[in-house]
Amino acid sequence: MARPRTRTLVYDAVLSLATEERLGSISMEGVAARAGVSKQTLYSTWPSTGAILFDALLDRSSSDDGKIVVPHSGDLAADLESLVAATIEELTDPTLEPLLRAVTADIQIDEVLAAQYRDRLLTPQLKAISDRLQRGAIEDPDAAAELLLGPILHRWLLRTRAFEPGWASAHVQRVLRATANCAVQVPPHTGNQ
Amino acid sequence: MARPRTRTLVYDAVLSLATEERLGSISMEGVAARAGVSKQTLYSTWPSTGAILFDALLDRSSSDDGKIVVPHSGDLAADLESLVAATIEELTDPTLEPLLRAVTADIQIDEVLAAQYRDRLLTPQLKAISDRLQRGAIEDPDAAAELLLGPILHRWLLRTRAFEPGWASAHVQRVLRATANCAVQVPPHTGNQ
Amino acid sequence: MARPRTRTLVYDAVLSLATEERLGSISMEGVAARAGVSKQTLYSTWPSTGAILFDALLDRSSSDDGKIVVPHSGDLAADLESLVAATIEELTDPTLEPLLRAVTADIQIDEVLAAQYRDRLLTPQLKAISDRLQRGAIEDPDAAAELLLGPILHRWLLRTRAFEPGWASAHVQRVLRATANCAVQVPPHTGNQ
Amino acid sequence: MARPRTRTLVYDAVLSLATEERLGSISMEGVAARAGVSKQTLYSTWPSTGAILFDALLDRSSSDDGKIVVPHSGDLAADLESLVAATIEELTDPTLEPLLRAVTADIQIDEVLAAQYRDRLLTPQLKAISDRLQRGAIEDPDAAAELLLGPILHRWLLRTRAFEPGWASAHVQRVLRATANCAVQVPPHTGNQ
DNA sequence: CTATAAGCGAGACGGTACGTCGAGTCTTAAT
DNA sequence: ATTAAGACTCGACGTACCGTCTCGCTTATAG
Repeated sequence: MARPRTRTLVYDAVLSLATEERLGSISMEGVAARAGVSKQTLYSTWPSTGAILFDALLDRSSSDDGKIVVPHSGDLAADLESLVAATIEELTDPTLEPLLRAVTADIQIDEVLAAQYRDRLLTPQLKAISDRLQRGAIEDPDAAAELLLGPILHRWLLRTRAFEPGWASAHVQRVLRATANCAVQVPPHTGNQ
Repeated sequence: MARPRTRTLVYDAVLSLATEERLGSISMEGVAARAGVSKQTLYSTWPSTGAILFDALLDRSSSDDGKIVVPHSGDLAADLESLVAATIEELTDPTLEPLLRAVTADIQIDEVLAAQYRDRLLTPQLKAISDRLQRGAIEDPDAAAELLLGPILHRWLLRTRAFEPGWASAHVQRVLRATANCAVQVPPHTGNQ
Repeated sequence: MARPRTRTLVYDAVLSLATEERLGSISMEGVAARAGVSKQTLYSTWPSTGAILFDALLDRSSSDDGKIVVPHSGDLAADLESLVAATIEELTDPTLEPLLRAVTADIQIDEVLAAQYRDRLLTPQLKAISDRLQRGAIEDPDAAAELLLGPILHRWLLRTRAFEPGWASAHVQRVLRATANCAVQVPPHTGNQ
Repeated sequence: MARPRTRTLVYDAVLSLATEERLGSISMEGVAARAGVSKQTLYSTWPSTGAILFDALLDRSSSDDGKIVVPHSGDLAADLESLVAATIEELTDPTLEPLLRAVTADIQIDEVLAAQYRDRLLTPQLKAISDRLQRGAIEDPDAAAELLLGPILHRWLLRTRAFEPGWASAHVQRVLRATANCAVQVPPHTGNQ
């Protein structure tokens, strides 16, 4: 509904606020003030701050630079490793982390937002990874994709542990071993190097 | 600080509200009213609704019935399967789910709460699983514990997919294959049935 | 800032409360509730109950009926007597007395309010009396005005004594004798009849 | 009820608070804290801060130094002038003024306190002045006493004007002229010098 | 050109909740 | 037996946002 010019102002406002402010404190009023836009204008397009954050995130990820693409060289393990690294990078990027956390918090509370988030960001992302795995002759690519992302998000969302250097590589090995034909694709497990 | 009698009233209040109300709408004022306790009493013990929820959760999980124990029969795979089943049960229990989601949302925003949650609930839980795995001759039990829980929470937190029947069993197989000595412990993977 | 409609609601509310309630118990919250107006609306226009009371008083006194005018017939003594009577009437009017006392109490505490009260109500009142006295050939009209009002407010504010019938007349005589050219204007004092 | 030791602590506390703090902010809690006494101890002796202030004032004025005595040399005008000067001194004493204002504010609201204040402080004071006047052959000494004090308190309570130097003397002249046998006691008024 | 309408800023408004302060009561423990 | 210490309920404080609303000011298309 809002004009492109207005949308840009709002996205910029909400992104800067998400970075500066304490995390729970993003408010419609604050966004309106920062964007130099009236509250009514906000409400005529978005029902909540969560919705604005989400749209801002979508806008960012549909622009060229904000995209995580699944690499496709010949080497499956190397591709997955670089994907994991890029994901971790994004999750811990000081600009993005607050945004992603805010949206994740909203998802717990707002089912509509959760559905949009799932359909427009998460499912495509899982699909892309799954496709890459299938082309790598992994037999159950969907499960493998979940095995790959699950532990990463477990650490990040529940804040149980930071990502140690070297972990990504070991993690990819484990995932491949879990779902590949054991004897052929990966050498038997000989301990955590 | 608060007297035991007061704590009980508050825990009951917050638990009942978490079940009845819309998720984001738990407020200090509401809890005080429901508990028949003054706001001042609440604030003198807890800084936020998140903290109350967390304590209520702890209180519940330290009572006999609320505990998830890692089973320890001889059969590792069976034990893990029943653990996974119990975890899923808990996460989707209509009484508990709103509570857990509310706390998870707060964790994204409140780092202090996140640290408490990690130290008093999550780390012990991971440790218990890890111990069971170690006794089952798994070589990297910590990583295996994460592989086990990660995908479960990925589905639950990001609401990507419901838990299909049969999934638990297949998931445990994959985790074991990922970290066990492949040839000996588990038969080679033969496809996603 | 507030719209005229809102102001009216607030003035009515505060006036009715001042009459009904115990005197110290007028609160912003109570006024808001009685006026059917939100607290924020009150605070956006008035900083305290004292300020509301004061504005309500001003509003009342600028309307036609609430005005004390200094009479100006030829007879100075008679004019002053009727002025004194009107003043006493006002101070002991069951509707006005609580209001005036509340404002006077606030004046002791709030210097800003005191300045407004002085400039917008008291000084004009003294000036009006002083003007009447000057036209009556009193040589020090300002001092005479103070001599006239001082004892009235001394009795009322410090609650030392009620106003006996007949006192007004004797009081006016004394004031005139104090400041008039003694021999000509007033007969020598011959005791308190 | 309270022990003398406690009373002293409380009086000191309330006097120091009345001087330091903003005027309306004296609270039972604050006094208790400052006096190092529990709230219960306060409540068992005084019903309000006003009552404490009042008792503290009484205590002070019954000690030797805090007393205003009406002087009694042969010269009535001189005696009254020095009395007026002493009164003004007291009312504007930076230590006393806040106390007196606080009590005066309370009097507007609390009738019980008003009665005590009247009977134990104001009436005796008026009586003492009236006595002095009577001995000076003033025919209506009560009225004269009110004429004397009224304008002083009018200025002070309503904050209409500061006390100019020279005013006390002129004021006393006017009061004497108002109530004395004009021809004998005072020269005719010849203008406001 | 104008008028008619839509988008918009500004901000008043009735609300709910915030987090804090103080009142006044009551219970517990120590002196 | 008096006191301190302080937990407790209650009510008000003053603030922040909520979501709705009305008011004018642009601006851009339709008469």
